Amino acid sequence: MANAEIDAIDRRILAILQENGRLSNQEIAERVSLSPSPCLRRIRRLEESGVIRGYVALLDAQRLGLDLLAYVNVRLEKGGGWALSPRSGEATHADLFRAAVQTWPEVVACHAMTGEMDYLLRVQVEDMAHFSRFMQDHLLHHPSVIDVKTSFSLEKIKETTALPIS
Amino acid sequence: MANAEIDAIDRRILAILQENGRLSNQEIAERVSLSPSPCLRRIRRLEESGVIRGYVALLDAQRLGLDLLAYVNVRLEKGGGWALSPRSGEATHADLFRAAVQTWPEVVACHAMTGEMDYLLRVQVEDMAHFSRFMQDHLLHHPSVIDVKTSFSLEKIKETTALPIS
DNA sequence: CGTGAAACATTAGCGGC
DNA sequence: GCCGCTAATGTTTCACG
Repeated sequence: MANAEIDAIDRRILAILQENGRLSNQEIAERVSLSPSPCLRRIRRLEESGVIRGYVALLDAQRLGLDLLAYVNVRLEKGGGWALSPRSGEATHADLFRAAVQTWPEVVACHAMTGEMDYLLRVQVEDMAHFSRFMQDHLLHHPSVIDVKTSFSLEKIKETTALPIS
Repeated sequence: MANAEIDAIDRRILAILQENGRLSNQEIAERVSLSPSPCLRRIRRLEESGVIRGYVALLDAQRLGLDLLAYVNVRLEKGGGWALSPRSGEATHADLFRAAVQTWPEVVACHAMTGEMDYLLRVQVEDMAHFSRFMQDHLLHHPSVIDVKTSFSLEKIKETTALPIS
């Protein structure tokens, strides 16, 4: 669990794995000029220390009928939301909103942001009808939400899960 | 290559793989109540049809020293950029900008967007000093860029590569 | 860090529903 | 067409030098 140092070979292993997470250990070992055993030990260490968060398959949203990607800026009420949940004296508007976000599957990402708006949501849905329903039924209906500003993605210019580790 | 239909079992396989891309075929087969052979055949078909775009390892940005995440809205000059590359009579400002984006490793995502601004960039860097350098040396220096508006991520509320396929 | 052997997973071919 | 069995191949993983 202790965060051991990450040397140049570790970096190369990470760079390979974040492009192709299914290469065999043998293949990776070869590319970084190591034999399979020490290579696997490094990978396991990186996994257990949390540098490697996990392995996933990336799917094609359009081929699954998810043709609409929206970025939604959200501004919240300031202060606590006590009027809404009188018994939980601790719950703020932010707490309520964050909990709600976790339950909405359309929201694939949400960040608290600097600037005029408080949150930036990435929303992935089938089409405009579904987006409209999501806004009406969930986002605009949420008692903590004051204001929203939406932009839609016209074209994906670049999109990678690989971090810049050179 | 022909887009065969995606049935309920395919969906379950996809849902499993986009959460954990390293489960063995045996394990997946068991979870969807199939024997390994047809399960593997389905997975291969999904890979070859492009529904599964690939497999990657997800890394922890903070543990790699990438502590700053910014979303940068960019507005471009309208019209062609002929003055800049007199020989390529076809290159517009948009073309030039998109090509440049591909060469900047800090930009992990870029979408053409509706609304006041033309592009939304997701920029991942070590710290504010690096961000400042990126802006000065690349983004603000680019001849097609008119205006930028940046917001910084204060906190990651939710972040998943898994698409909502229920 | 490297070697070797056991355990495990993937994969292709064939028969049956 | 799609499923499931079996057998061969390749890979991961561990103990040890």
